[in-house]
Amino acid sequence: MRQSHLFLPIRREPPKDETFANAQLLLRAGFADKLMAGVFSIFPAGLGVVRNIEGIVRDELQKTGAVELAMPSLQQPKIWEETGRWKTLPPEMFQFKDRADHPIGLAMTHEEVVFDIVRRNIQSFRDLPLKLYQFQTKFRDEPRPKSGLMRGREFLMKDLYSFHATREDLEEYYEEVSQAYDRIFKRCGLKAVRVEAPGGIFTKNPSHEFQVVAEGGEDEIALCKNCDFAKNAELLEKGIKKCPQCSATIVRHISSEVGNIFRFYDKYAKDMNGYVMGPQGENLPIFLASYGIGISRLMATIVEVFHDERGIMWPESVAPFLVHIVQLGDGEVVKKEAQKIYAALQEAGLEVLYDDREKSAGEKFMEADLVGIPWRVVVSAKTVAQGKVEVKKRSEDKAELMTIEELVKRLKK
RNA sequence: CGGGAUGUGGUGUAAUGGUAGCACGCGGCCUUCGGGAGGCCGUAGCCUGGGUUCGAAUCCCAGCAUCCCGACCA
Repeated sequence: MRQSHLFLPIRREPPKDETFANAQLLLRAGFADKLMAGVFSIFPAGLGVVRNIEGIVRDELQKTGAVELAMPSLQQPKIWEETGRWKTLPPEMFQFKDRADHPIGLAMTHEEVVFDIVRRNIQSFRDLPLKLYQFQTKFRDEPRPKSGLMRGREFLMKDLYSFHATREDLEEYYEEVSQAYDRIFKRCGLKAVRVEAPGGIFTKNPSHEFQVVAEGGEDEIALCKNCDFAKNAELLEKGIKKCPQCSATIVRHISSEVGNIFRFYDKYAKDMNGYVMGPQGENLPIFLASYGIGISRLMATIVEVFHDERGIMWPESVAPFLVHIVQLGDGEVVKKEAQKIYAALQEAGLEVLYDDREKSAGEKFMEADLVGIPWRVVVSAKTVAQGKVEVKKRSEDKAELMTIEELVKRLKK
């Protein structure tokens, strides 16, 4: 991608209203734009990150046997009334009327819809287990959207729902997804810990959330300095300072909830009359569990964790591009060489952003640091004279001169 | 929903109740070209509506918007 073609509007200064690193940097670097409180556009580079995160999530969920589908955001009260949530969800659920004066709700989650789909489309325990997920925009009329992209009224979410013939099968899959989540967050470069969640309005069964220590987060977790003890600080007994497992010091950290998983067991089967035929011809309740990952919040969390005073430092796994070619000067020789390298890297199957714009060197370097692509390759009169390019990692200070062949080799691994 | 703060060109900011200014950006021309380059010319603004006043960006009221703290939070 030539930078002159990419819509990457970079701002010199952070928007005055944004105080959180994720919002300041994503808006400054041209990854996102705010329309109103808690509602953001994702620009091309940001969408590249989103797609990469989705790719990781998709990959790991497919390994568990889950399949992707797409469900509607517009929903009618009928199914929501079966669980009573049409009345209990507002004001957080957006509800309005269509032109025929029929009430409509904007989906903030999909348990009802997905359960309805499944109960109408399977008849036998042989059709179970079934694992369905989607990536979708969710709508929640939050009392206070805040912290940049961390808590929005409209946001991207991956929601997975699993259906089982038995409680044991559900438990087993619940743990399997939990491990998939561990791998997902790890692949995104994050250290997530699974903790028990404080009770929500949707289930009384213990649910779990995945928390990442990050400055812009809205939660607080207590971590043991020594062992793997981790707990949501809300659930920590007051005044506790020593780890219950090893009596080492407990430290509280601001954290971001990037995922959560819930077991509903047969609640939905009962509420929504969802049964299948069992092996003895009996009626078996369909057991349900659900699993969410806030994709846009995950992106924001990654920025909170991976940035310095100069800008973002994307982990390679989610970076919108792997390499940033920075062409200095617009002399014909340099231009030709930069284009040659651009072509060579693309040929090698690498994601490349080529800064072909006519700007001063200093400005290009500042912007490259802000945008945060993992590898920077400088092409200038100097490098051309030596028959090499200058290669530098965003996360390191030292630069290295190498040939194009060496560069490709380095990036390929 | 309670509390606090703030609304001035595209962005960031100034202006005792008395001519809206600066920087960056953007457009043009020229010189530059390895860490936000320089010169010249140009471009663009007081959140909305009331009120006070000879006169309001400035004071008052209402509304709208954004942010922060809290409450809330699949």
